[in-house]
Amino acid sequence: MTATGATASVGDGRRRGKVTVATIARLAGVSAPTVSRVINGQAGVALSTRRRVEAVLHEHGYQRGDAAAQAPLIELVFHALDSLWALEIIQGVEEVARDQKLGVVLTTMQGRLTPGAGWTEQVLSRRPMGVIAVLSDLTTHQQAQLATGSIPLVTLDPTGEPLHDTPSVGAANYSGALVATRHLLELGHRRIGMLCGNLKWPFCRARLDGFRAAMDQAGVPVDPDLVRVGPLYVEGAARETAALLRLPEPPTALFATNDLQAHGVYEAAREAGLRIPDDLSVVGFDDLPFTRWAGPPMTTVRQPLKRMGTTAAAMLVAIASGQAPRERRVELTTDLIVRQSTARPRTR
Amino acid sequence: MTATGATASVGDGRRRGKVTVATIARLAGVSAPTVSRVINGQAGVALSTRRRVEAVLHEHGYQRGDAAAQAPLIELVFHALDSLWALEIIQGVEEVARDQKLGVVLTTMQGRLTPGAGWTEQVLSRRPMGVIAVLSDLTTHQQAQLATGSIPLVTLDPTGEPLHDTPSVGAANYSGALVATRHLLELGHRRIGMLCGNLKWPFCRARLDGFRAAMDQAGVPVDPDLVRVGPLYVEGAARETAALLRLPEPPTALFATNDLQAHGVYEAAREAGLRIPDDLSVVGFDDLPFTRWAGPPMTTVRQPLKRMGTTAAAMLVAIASGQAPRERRVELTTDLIVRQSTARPRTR
DNA sequence: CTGAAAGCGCTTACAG
DNA sequence: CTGAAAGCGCTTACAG
Repeated sequence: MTATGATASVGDGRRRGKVTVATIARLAGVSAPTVSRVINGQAGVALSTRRRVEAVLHEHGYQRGDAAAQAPLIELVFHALDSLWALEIIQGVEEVARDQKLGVVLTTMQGRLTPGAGWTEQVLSRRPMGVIAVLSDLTTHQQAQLATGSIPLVTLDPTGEPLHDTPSVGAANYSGALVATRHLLELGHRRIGMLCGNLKWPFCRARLDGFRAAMDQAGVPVDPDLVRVGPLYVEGAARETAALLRLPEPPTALFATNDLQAHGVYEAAREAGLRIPDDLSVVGFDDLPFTRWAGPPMTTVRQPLKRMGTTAAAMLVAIASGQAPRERRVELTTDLIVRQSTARPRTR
Repeated sequence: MTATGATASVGDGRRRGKVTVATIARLAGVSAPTVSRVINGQAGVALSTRRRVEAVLHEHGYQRGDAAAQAPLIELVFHALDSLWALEIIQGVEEVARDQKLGVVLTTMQGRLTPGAGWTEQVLSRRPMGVIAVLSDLTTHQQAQLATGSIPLVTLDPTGEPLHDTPSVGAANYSGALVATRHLLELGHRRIGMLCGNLKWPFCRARLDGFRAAMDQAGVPVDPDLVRVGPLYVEGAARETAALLRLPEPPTALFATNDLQAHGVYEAAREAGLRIPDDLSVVGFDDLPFTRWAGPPMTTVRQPLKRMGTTAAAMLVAIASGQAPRERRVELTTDLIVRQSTARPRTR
């Protein structure tokens, strides 16, 4: 093995030393059909065999010797497709895809954080130019499978632990939250609550931290009772808000982790007979289109969602064409959009 | 040649063309190596031979056959990706695709009604199982190209003239509009206006016709001044509504062709200092999620958008697997959802 | 789960 | 300039 390994690696400075399925098979001590099955993600290969073959494939930088090695496709994977949020990101990716004459294959994971079992196999058999995972992560094994297929990965608002080597795109969540909270403080609010999302998600964590930083800097203590964690949807946020409003000393302002939650605040306020912004100020996050038409129009932090999509797609195209990504992590700026859901607190 | 030609076409009930170098060679009366040389632009082919081979290649849309004959893909083409409307349809298509282990390739046309020049070529080279066109149409030539590639087409809310043979899916637009208008009539409204979309689109036309039918049946004349045609977005509808409200005898109720327009009505009412439903009743169409959280929650006609997506995808799968579609046109039912944007007209 | 054998589509090397 | 034959790399169908 040392001898053949040496021979193979000597030649591969530039010329992709014609590593064929047969070569890999020989080196891994299996037959060509087995290697073929591993490459195409077909079932029916023992896990240990698959691992061994993958290792050899990866080590020798196997490239399909056929033509048609790569399909002009971008894989776009979404945690869920449940808000305009997703639509704007898709538009961004579509824009780059159109320019580059690439097709976009869209997959939703129905709220799961990791693609299902069959997904990687499908992707490998499609041989796309690359994968963009939005608000979702791949398992280590799935990442390894993509790597063996030489399929690059870019994440957008990754969920779990930041992946060591995976380039990612996001927005300036921390500073957006900071500016939003300062806005409420400047209006004179002191009892400010926050509706958080799941804190294992870095973007949720960053928004909470930005909120806390602004409060600390202003010397206003954060009342732990006013910080609630819940799902990023309208209904749950409405329930949390209702609970907050029943407190002996309810908040005069709330900062929500996204616009959907902020809508839940609207709903709870309406049901409690409170008026926004007179009785309660609210700031959202995202600036989805309908925030402009809410009653009253919502003050929110704008995230350049479409541009996040184009950025991720452009990074992917660059990586796929052999360029090293300029940065591992790109954060696009956020802006506070002041509309009519925030005002000075009612003087008591 | 007649004999071989017949043999080829007889067998292809299920298996599609699979035009290989060998096929082209046979049809052009040359050998496979010669075709190979033409394809790869190699020298050493007589000009006349080259021309002949090129003609056959082009005529049969030759694609490199190394890859599989048909890719497990559904092409989903959208007129535009600008509303939750699109997202729900995508979810439906995704659901069927997931079950069938198909990928979904999403294309947007940026508001154009017909895919651009390069689109058909890309689709042909992807060899998908079929195409779903939403709120958009293909040119006759594009349809012919798909037909040559044996790629079936299903339309969802088709735009131009209903295509002779193209199966399509839609909602019960006429009866939905009828029921919505009756609801307003039953509340006591007589000066009812309607915001229309472009009437060359069958679904817009059907909603206007349903409105008229309900008015006629109730013996209430339609005032032509109260029927406005405009884009299906918030802003335009707000302008139209503002104009209607400035009329000497303004409407007491409006029926909008979609929820986005109805939101425009909300906006115009707010700016005119009118309250919904006290001063003006509004009914939308679609029942997008945010209508529930509007201020006040919107009365609207529910379209089963997700189910429209699954229905279109299921039709496509059936057709692709060789079944004749049970019906050419499927219309799913619509339901009036009464919330709080409609009330009796103010007595004067 | 695995491989020997057959097969596929394309290309190359050679003979005429 | 052209084709029969051999070859290449990968995949499929089958047997164990």
